[in-house]
Amino acid sequence: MRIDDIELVRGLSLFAEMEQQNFDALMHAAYLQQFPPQLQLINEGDPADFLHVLIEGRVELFGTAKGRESALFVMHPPSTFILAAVLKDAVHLMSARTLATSRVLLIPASNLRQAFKSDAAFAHSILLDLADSYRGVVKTLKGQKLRTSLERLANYLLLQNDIQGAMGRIDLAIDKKTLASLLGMTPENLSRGFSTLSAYGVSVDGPRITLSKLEDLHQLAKPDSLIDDPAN
Amino acid sequence: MRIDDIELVRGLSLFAEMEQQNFDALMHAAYLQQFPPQLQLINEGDPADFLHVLIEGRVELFGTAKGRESALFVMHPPSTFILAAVLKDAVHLMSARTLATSRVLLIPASNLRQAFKSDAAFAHSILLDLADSYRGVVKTLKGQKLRTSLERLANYLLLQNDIQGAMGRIDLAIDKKTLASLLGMTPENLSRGFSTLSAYGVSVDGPRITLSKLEDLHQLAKPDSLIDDPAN
DNA sequence: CGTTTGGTTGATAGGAATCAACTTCAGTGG
DNA sequence: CCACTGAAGTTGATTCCTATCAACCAAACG
Repeated sequence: MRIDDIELVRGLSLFAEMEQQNFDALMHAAYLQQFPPQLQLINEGDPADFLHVLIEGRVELFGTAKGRESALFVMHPPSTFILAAVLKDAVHLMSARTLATSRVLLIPASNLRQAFKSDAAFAHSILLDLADSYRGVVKTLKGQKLRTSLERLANYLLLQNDIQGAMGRIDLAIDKKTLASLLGMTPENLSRGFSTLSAYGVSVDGPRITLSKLEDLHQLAKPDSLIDDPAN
Repeated sequence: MRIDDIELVRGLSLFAEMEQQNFDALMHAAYLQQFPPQLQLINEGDPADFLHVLIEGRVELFGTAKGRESALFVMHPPSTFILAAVLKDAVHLMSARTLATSRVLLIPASNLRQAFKSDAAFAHSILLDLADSYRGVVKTLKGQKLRTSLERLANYLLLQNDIQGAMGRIDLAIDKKTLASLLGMTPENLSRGFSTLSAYGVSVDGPRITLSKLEDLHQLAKPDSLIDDPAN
């Protein structure tokens, strides 16, 4: 494992407060692996053996049932995922696949649980991380139950705009099929959503999107800080 | 606070492992209050000042946006809610109201955070409780994105049947309007859902429901342990 | 009683999925 | 170099699911 990767991990809020010796032990037990795109890392229903830390790339968490599939979250580095399953020593509720070439740090569940027991600061960080995750799902659920798909799309664009520097220009980090699934719609519907939004200054050129009437788009989307604000 | 209430709280997995002295301190700082039905306990956006422990009654957690409202969870005693917001010292993402006369134990957030810092076993319990909550939301989200409303209804009935003794007879603990909202549908649609399910042996008499063709209902619902099984 | 509240039923409209065809474009291989 | 191929995305037509609007019913309650 490279020095700067270790520093990256160390910089994650989850690990930042940990005692050095515990951190070292954890890193010693961990594996850093690189995966090609579209590789399934996790199959829902399988036991959670490793905490995953996404160092580089992009990972989709998705759920399946009755032959259907839906994207639930898209993880961007650096971040951890499937923390809850590992802590509970339970099976995965979500599957995961890479969307791009990705480097993932795999920390054995037993080591994680041990570190968590012996390091109060680490336990505290885990708790905050999990609380953030929890609130993230709640926000997603609210968006899903309280908004139409067009509103979800509009809010997604506005949020991306903020994240990407509020220049009125954004690049979709994920392909449209995945975006559609993430927003709870079909690819066809997403496409129609974009054309509906052209009246609100949204123009699409492949993965490049420009927002020329932010006021109008705001008006339509009516962003809600309790759904869209990542700081909450 | 009555002795048996204290014992009830002590019996919650969240508090069971706590050191006695810390538990006593926490209980000493807490308030037990009784609320009438339909009283709003929490307004989303407000700061989370108290951890709520539902001792008796029924509480609905719901979200609002753009004038719409949707039930997200219905809490049954004994259970805690809004743990994440309290831990993070953040604002509430969900509102809460009583559905019935309810007794709720209110534990000041600062005391909770302090107890959590000084009691490792308690921290561990909190973590597991939060992990459970997290997985609960994920399951709800999966149900919402992967199922039709009729499937959600069918699975809800099957789950209630299991919980209530698998006698093929269940009592709705919440009124149909709230149930509709919880399942992500309108009251009208819920009513139609029930009549559609009559072909699957579901008959409704007010809050009393009988399931006479469990096989058929199963066939339709196709329960998924990664969505419906509370043990996961 | 009349009135309210919760629930049902019917008619209609709207949102979203599905099915199908077509375009574009990148990658492949002759 | 250029025809193939396949993936991604778009567009159109249609169906299906769900919400909305409206009327109605019945039990509950003052």
